[in-house]
Amino acid sequence: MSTQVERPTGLFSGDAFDSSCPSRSVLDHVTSKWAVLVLVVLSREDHRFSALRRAVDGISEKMLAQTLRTLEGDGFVHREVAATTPPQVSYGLTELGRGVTGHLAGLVGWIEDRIPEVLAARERA
Amino acid sequence: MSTQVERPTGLFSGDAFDSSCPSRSVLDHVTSKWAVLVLVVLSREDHRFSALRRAVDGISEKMLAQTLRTLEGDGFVHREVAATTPPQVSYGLTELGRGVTGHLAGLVGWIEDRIPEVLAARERA
DNA sequence: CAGTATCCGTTGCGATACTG
DNA sequence: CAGTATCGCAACGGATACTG
Repeated sequence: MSTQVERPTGLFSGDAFDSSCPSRSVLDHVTSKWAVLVLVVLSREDHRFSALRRAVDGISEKMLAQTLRTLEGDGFVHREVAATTPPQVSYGLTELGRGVTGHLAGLVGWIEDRIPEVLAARERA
Repeated sequence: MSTQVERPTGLFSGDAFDSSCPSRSVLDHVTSKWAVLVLVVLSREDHRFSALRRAVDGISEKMLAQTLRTLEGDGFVHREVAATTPPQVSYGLTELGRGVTGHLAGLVGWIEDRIPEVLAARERA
């Protein structure tokens, strides 16, 4: 029992958050470059593929498709196909998806608020 | 004025969050593979370089150094050198860093809680 | 201890083209 | 519209070696 904890409580080394833990992969999926933006956009309302592509500035079709499949695989995004011609596919958040996205939206909002301070820090650096 | 909003309120396309906006780069830095983990570890207590390396399972020296420099550049992490021999360098969060990390920790905690549900979704997929 | 530098395989990701 | 397939470069990131 050292007073200085060299070995943390157990989340990041040798326990729940070590590199082999599934939490890591979920975290990676959810915080990936595009997933954050896609999730936050979807939290506002369901979107069709093309609308999503336009809403997330700069994303390619390939990355959008890939991101959506990953998110769907983890149960965050729900895909719904309407049997019309031409077929309309719409994406939305699942209950689980709304959960993560709540945290993500908080993060994104915070960053927007504090951008000036970060920019100021960059000046100094 | 369409009832279906094709053009979102303005955060993700043509406004604050478009691809050229600095918010994007801050978001990318903060949500990068290792930054999330480093920040959450630092939120518990200050760490020396080696302790940090041990606490974040799987990180290489290179990526730890690189992550710390980026985070320091954005004003989230504070580096302190003690003039001893051998020199001891310790890293901690700045006020700004504690702000983002609050959101990050919430996200990480949520994921840990809900891992079973995500795993179940993966089974089905 | 606290890093930096170099090498180099792996992956991310955009561009382009094609399908139902 | 809603994707999939293939290519190819650039960045990511690990291993190793070297420095103050």
